[in-house]
Amino acid sequence: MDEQGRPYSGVNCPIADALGIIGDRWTLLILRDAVVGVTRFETFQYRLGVSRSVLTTRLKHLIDVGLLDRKPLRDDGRRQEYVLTKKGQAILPVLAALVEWGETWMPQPDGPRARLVDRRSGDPVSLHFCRDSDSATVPAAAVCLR
Amino acid sequence: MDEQGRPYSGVNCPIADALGIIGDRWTLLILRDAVVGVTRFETFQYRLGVSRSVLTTRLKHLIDVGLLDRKPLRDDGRRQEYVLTKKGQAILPVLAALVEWGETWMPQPDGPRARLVDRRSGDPVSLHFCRDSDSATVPAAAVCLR
DNA sequence: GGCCGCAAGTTCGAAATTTGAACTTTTGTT
DNA sequence: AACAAAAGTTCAAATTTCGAACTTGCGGCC
Repeated sequence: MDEQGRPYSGVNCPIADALGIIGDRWTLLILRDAVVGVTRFETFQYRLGVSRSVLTTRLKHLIDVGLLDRKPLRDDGRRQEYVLTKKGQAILPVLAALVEWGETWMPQPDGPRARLVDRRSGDPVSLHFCRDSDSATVPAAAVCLR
Repeated sequence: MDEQGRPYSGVNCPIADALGIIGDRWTLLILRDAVVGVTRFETFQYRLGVSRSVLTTRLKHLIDVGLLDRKPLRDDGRRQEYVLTKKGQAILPVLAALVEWGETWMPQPDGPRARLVDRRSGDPVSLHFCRDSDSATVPAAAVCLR
């Protein structure tokens, strides 16, 4: 009953903090669906195939930690609407990095299944490391994590 | 006994593929340690506090899927060395996105605990979405996932 | 060689988590 | 009122993780 059961005792780092919230088998997939516009319990459940009890727990946790808001729909009190908060939307780069890694290193024969585009123009975009001082692109191989 | 037990049946997307490999409670933390230079079993175990059996399973899986190589150390046959492959190194943007999200949305009072720097200059770097056509930076809010 | 110690990995019972499927509740529709 | 849909709960069975002790292989040392 300890909410998500993921204290990572003894690990003190922002990655561990983040994984404490989104580092279980389902949460990132829930967020992925939320990012592409899913808002309803039944839709998450159908698309992911996760058990209802786990989905309930995960959604509740995401609300508790401020990544989702839940609102009953005005015009139909039976339905709930789960929508991303700013904090939840900010997870997009994580999803983007996973998409790029997945497409690069586990490509499917049928071609890319997901892509990142500029909402306005529809132009494809991708993630890059940029030097803060002058915005120049830095190759990933030249970046190190401290 | 189905290796990692994470087929995400019915989900077909590169994020799910990626999470099938790195989407459990420990694997990304193992990779984080590997990225900062940890190479030995005992060091991973001590730093993470994960159980030895789980660590063994995860390392084996990471080798099977090509993110790590294992080599017995030349000069001491008792020791193994776990080193990232290209595919494993390519996980850096995922870690970087997690670091940025964690530092931004779950900051610690003591200030930042991790940062990304250009290995040469030591200048801080960060992740940005860039339009492929002209390399212009695109704000995350204007990026959508399809 | 024989003895000691370390790194890596295995084993196994107990505890925690996830699953699947049925069931309950609340609200809208006809 | 009868029926249906959406969200959520319950609970037993299956799976996973933990913890701690145990095994194995190799090197150092006398």
